[in-house]
Amino acid sequence: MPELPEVETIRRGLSKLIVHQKISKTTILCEKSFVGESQTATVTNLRRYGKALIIDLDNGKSLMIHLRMTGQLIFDPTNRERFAAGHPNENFVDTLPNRQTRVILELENGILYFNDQRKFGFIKALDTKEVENDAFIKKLAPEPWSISEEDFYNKLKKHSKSPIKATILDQTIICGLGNIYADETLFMSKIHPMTKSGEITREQAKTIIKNAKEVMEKSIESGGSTMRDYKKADGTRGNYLDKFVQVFGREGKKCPVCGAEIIKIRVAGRGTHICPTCQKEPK
DNA sequence: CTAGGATCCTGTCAGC
DNA sequence: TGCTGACAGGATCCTA
Repeated sequence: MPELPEVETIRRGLSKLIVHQKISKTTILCEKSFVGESQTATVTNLRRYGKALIIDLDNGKSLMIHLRMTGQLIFDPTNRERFAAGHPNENFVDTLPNRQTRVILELENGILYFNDQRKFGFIKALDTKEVENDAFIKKLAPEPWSISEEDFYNKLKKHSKSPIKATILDQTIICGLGNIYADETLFMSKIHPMTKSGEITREQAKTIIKNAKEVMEKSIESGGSTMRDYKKADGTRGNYLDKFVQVFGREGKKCPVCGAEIIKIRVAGRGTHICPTCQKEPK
């Protein structure tokens, strides 16, 4: 799914479109995709905690949205170009609703579709004052921009037997990274993903934080994964990852740093992309 | 307590 | 063509 940069891209894009707009009707096409009571109220603000998006309403309620692996938010304004972001696939440009549409929110100025192929994502209605007490939100660690090097290093020591990739994917240790940015961060840091977290030095911990910020900032600046990148002007399909990715999904291609062949391995149950020359295997 | 694997679900792709 | 298993930008649950 969308990782932190994609959710931030959605937050920025949707903010311009739906703040001050009233949700007049909610259609739930898949029960498990919507938790709690549907709301009829006006959007006041959009916030983000790691990969979770919060839509605050003027009736004391909020909609918490987690896209997980395949979630997307697609806003079809009346008389304007569509804004689509999240997991990039044909739904961005498809006629909606379609069979992957799970929830439809009708606003004054357009329709917001929540599409989710695998149904792992959800929209959850809760009291605005309870957002920060939500079990998931509450245990999130700080994002790379605010985490302290000391805090991060100590957590690595606590999970010393786990491979570093598994550790940085854990949102209660450092928040925001997913499979793509974890691979990119470790590549930039020249650290093999199988390295035991306990073997990571203070200097390396600092480097990981710095590179996580750098790659995610670059992604946010490039506009994340939206319809604009997905559908090129000539009608062909683009890949927004090309704008900043160095190893993810590039197995068989050359490492941009040393020219060696990038390989794909399996770490912590996830497909993992490395340069075997730049990222030395731990002993 | 941590670590690792299975699990939720739909769809696509490689291999036979 | 049809079948099978592997895998997928996430997080939780279960077991050892």
